[in-house]
Amino acid sequence: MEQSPKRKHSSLIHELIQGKELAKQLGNLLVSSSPSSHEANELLVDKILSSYEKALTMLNWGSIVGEAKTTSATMMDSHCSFTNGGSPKSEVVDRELDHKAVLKKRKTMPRWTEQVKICSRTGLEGSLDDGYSWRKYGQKDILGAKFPRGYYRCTHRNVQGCLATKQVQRSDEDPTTIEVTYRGRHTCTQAKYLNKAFPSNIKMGLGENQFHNDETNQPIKEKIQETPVGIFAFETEHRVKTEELEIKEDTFPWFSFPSQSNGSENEDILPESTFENHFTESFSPAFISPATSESNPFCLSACYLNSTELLCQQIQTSESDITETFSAPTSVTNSPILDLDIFLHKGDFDTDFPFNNPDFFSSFELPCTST
DNA sequence: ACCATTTGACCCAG
DNA sequence: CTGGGTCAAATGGT
Repeated sequence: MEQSPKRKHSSLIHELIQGKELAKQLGNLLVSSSPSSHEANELLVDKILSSYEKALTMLNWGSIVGEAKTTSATMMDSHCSFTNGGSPKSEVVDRELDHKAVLKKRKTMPRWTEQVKICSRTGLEGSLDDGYSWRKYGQKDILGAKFPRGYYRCTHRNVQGCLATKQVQRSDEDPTTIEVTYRGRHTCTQAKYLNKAFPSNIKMGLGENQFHNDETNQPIKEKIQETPVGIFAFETEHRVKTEELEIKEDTFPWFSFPSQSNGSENEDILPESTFENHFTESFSPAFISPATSESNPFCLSACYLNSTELLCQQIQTSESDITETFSAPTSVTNSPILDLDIFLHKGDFDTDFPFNNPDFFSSFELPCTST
């Protein structure tokens, strides 16, 4: 299938870099044409560039996700601990051992945090959906925190031994921001088939007290399983910041989240070999575990789309309108996501990667074009 | 009936 | 001992 992965990778990188350059040019243009909003323009440019930087980074990150093949010792071990058999008598002992092993594994699991901006004005918020099915297993009041912390684990944990978990907590300083801390990567099948499910599960009019329940993705679970194809999800929220917390070197030595301003680092962390090994897996129709990147592919789209969104925001200063546009269930079929889906499944990034095509973004039904 | 969420209890590392 | 994280029975929704 992958006829020339290396070439595709290079091409993709080329496109990303080109897009980045275009963003720079756009920035220059905006600055020169509207001096009155100089700062705003600069901010816009910064955001766009940041998104591109992230996209590049995520691609690299996601490139490792072909975990089923490459195996992360940590995750595989933990997975096996769930599936191995044993005599009835030793079962209890095994379970205890497994339990301890799991706890130990969890401590060494990669952990990272995403700060997600939600839309508060309209009561809409991003689904915070990262494309996975999560099941809430606990909630705790955290000392010194205004809001409780929600604990979620992968829905398929019992069946497939997927140990991925996440914690969701609303920010004290900015209630419109929540911090999602992921732990471990998905080893379940959804990690292979799912990219980022479309926010069909976006909740409407969520109340404060419901807040911590919003992260469950149950509504999309069936869709994910029914459609083992890449459907890029669109993030209605802004993942304004991604922060690596504890990445064990022995687990993900290459795993890195450069700061948004340090673009130079990206080139260094985009080893061709990494793409060679994993990139095509991530973008093949057999799609992938966004797990770690928990989102590589999806993050790519999110970054690009967010760039567009940011642009529109800058123009319209209306974040909520955009959110509505992309979160309305009825708009799903007309959403850009499908476009992404289509191009993704063409399978040839050399020719179909559309981000350098001006029509690509203009084809989106962004509110900035309809107002 | 099944499944997800809630919530108090429990475990354990610091 | 304390607080974060997890478990599991109870509860609720479909």
